[in-house]
Amino acid sequence: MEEIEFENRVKLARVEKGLTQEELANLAGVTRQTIGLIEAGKYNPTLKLCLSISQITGKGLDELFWIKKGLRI
Amino acid sequence: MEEIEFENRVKLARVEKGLTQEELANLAGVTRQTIGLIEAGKYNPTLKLCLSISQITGKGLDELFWIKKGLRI
DNA sequence: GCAAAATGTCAATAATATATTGCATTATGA
DNA sequence: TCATAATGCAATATATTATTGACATTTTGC
Repeated sequence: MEEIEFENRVKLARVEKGLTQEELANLAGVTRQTIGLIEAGKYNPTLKLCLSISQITGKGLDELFWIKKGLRI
Repeated sequence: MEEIEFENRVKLARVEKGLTQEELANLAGVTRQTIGLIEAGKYNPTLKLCLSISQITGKGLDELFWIKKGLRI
């Protein structure tokens, strides 16, 4: 029931492949805006899209996306 | 641009934890039907839900979900 | 410094994930 | 076998992802 937040390394993986947001978007079959919003952590993509990004960048899902650990002091 | 299909091992992971669909659903904060449909491969969950299931079952995203390899002969 | 490319962002709309309810079917255990 | 739990499934409603187009801002290379 906990409200989950997550972080991602999509931008790093994309840049390592020498791709622009638009190129990655085209390869993944989505729009540039969708990739931009995911990189900015502003929303919650579908699994299919995550798997596409994983395949294109050559990174595993767990390398790309993870639950944000609550930084309690 | 390729249309991606995927498979999952959610049911196995759930049963290994001794959970019913309803229990997993409650823990993940979704309905029983949503879990049932995911297990049946009938739809495409959001990343947040995948991460919840991953956390609850103690399995990595890559263990739970993968791209269906086209069985070309 | 300038031009072009890349990215951010907004608003409107479309597509689809998820909720809800209710009932049918299939396991499971006494 | 019987009662109950667990799962499947359908219809409809809602929430959120994703699209599209347009324009602003930032980066990058010359």
